[in-house]
Amino acid sequence: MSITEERPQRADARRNREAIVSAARQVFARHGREAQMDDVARRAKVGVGTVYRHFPTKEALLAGLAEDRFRQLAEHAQEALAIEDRWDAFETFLQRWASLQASDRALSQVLAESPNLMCVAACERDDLTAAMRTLVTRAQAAGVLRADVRAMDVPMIMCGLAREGGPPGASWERMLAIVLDGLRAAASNVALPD
Amino acid sequence: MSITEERPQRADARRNREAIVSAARQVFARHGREAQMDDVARRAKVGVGTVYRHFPTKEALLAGLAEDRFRQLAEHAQEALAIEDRWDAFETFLQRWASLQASDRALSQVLAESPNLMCVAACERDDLTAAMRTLVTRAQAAGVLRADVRAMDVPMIMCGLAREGGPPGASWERMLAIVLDGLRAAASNVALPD
DNA sequence: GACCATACGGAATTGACGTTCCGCTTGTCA
DNA sequence: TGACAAGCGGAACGTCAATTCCGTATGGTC
Repeated sequence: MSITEERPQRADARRNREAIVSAARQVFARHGREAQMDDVARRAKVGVGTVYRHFPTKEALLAGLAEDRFRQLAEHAQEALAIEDRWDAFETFLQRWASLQASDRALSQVLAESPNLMCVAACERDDLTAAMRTLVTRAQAAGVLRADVRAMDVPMIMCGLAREGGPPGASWERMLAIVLDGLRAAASNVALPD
Repeated sequence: MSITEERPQRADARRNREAIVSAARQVFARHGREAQMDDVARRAKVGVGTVYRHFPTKEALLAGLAEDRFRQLAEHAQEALAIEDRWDAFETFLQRWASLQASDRALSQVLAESPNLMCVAACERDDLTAAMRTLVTRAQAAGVLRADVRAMDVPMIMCGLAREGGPPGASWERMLAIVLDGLRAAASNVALPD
């Protein structure tokens, strides 16, 4: 398995790869997965061939970026875990997640189009899953989060947020605030189906 | 402007048009906007050319179907207006809307990808807009709906629902239940931003 | 039943993109 | 500084799906 020897790359190659990743981040964040490989290449000031030398397919490039995002998510979850107040911890995590999505159209699209990709990703990053689970159960134990939400409801909820280009005045902040109120433990809560 | 004289169509043309619309409904509902014109033609037992005789572009065909859906939405809103209990009226409308979306992948996609198309559509159907507004203000007057939601939050909310192919056990019903609890007037509500 | 405008079918065209290929360039190392 | 592998650019290619075109078929009308 350790046959994947890291042969030293040429300096320009390393530089280009970085430029490509950075360009891809921008382009896909702005235009979503519709963005074209040529756009990425142009922004990176590189030929398309070079992009393909570093990432065998568009899918691979997107996957690389997605992986980054999930890593970030996992970090945010970790940080939230350190927050004393349990509701606050939970809320902060959702807030960060939402704002991450709001800033990256490709991410929202991926999540919106196939939320179960989220599941796959989550499985591969069990640090993320574990952290979410802890955030949820802790908040529930403290009686601040309704008892009938499940950790895996969280990704589902987030999929529905941060839709780009909504009607004027429609912001994910409002939507999130509503959802958070729905998640808070309250006497008026109606039991969730299923 | 009344130059749009309705010349009587040939019988087979009328029959075909109907077949095309019906086929399109099925195909787009199942496969979303990715579905191909050839699929529509095949299911309608008609050549592609015929599809294009009736609808100049794929976009036009989709728009026709969307219009239908919005008409249905408006009807549902009308019916909800007749419900005595004001919370019930509001909830019923959202429920129907969500289930409509759940049954039509193309509809969800359209709403998810460009919620502001929703706005345009809503403007053209001011019966829908008006009904939504009434449902909201009535429920607020009765003190059962939080006072800081706006009528136009409703479409935004619905855009986030009915995502197809979610993680196992993730249903729009759960999501809707959470949102509804968040919309209910309650002492624990945190004021919405904006 | 003959005529012809209307309508049809589906092969061909077009355009958009992802991906490949190959001759040229440039780091790296002796 | 010269050799050469690693890396590059971007034109060319292949595919896939929307759209067009045109020869043929058919409903309506006399």
